[in-house]
Amino acid sequence: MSSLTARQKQIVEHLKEHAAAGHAPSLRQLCAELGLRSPGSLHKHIRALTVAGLVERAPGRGIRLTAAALHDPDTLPLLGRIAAGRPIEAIGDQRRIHVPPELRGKGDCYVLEVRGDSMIEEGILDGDWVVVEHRDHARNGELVVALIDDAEATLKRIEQRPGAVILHAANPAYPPLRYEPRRVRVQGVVVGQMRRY
Amino acid sequence: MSSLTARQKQIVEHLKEHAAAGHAPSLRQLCAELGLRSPGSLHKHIRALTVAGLVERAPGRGIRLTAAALHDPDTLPLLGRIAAGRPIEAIGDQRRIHVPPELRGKGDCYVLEVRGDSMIEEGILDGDWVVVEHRDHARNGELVVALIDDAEATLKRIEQRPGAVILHAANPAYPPLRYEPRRVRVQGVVVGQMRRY
DNA sequence: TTTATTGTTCTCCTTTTGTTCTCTGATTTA
DNA sequence: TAAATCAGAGAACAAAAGGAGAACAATAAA
Repeated sequence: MSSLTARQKQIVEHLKEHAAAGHAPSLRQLCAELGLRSPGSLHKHIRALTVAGLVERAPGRGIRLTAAALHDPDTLPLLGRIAAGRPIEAIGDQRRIHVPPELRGKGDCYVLEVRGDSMIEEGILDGDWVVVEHRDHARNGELVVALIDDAEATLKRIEQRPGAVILHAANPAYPPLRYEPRRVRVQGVVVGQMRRY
Repeated sequence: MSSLTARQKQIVEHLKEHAAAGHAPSLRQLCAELGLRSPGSLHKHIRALTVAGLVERAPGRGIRLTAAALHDPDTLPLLGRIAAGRPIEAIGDQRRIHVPPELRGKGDCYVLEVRGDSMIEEGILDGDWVVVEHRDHARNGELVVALIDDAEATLKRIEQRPGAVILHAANPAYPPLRYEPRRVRVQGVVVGQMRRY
């Protein structure tokens, strides 16, 4: 999106209005609305936007933006990958994932991809997506994305006591981990989870 | 629904009004209402909508939309609850659940709510939703909804051999269950899973 | 039976749409 | 200054969509 020309950005913005109304204009219709006189000129821009993944085409079906370009309100950004004991690994291309409203929290949410089997006791497997509500504090018993010593990320149930934060694994066979409160920073609370087979 | 012509969308919208009133208009009646003069022209559109699965025809019974066309295409029906060792319990009111396209199969899909902790080894917990693609056969290794002796439902990985069907639990500590093929009926294949916290 | 209605198929036509091409000018970059 | 990039005009063409009208078989109604 950042490496678009001014004209291309303008076209994307204009197409958003059409998308909001549920329309998919034709080349010549767009030409008229943008003040162009040649469909050939516009076609070059549309082709550029298509290879950039912002526009979807189907022959005879007009021009429509992809979910990625729309910032489709049904989607959330896939921010990165989380593996226990490591920092959250950011993802470059910023894919967006469809998340049903049933799995969304009230506030600002994003999606993390889980790496490794360390959360298996929580029923969260390698490759799963977790939907995280961005928060800096949690209620006891919630499943949180926690950052320990600003270095290790983990997905655990939290118990906050005066003078200590305890992170529980789901499996009672594993002992809970006890930290000083200032070492643990809550990044968000897991409000949903999805898996593809 | 997204790759329809403008005309086709208009026709679907118009048919929704008829559906609400319980009518199923004939071709010529629709022609008049849409301002067309030839039933042949309209027939082309209706045929396109039929192959798209939005329109049902029965000879002499007029034109009516399918259930798929009347529902929100982003949702799937919540058919019932599944608990290991019991028949699938149907749900009366037929709620529909938003299911992201990433979690959907190609064919006909529905959602089941999982009851109990019997699938916990698969990372499927009590209360989870599984997205199931309706199929009557599966490939080895797939996670299937299987009906045993037409009575017990279960969610297991399937292995089909000549003369035997083996259902594996994820936990190797539990022995796989071996059945005669005719006792096991595949109802569908799990293609996705969702959880709310 | 006759009559009307309905669904279907066919050919012909017009309009719309997407695409490619060349040419021109402006702006930026090396 | 020369080259590259962006933007646009205009012409031309192929494909697709949309529609008209005629014709015909099957069915339902009179």
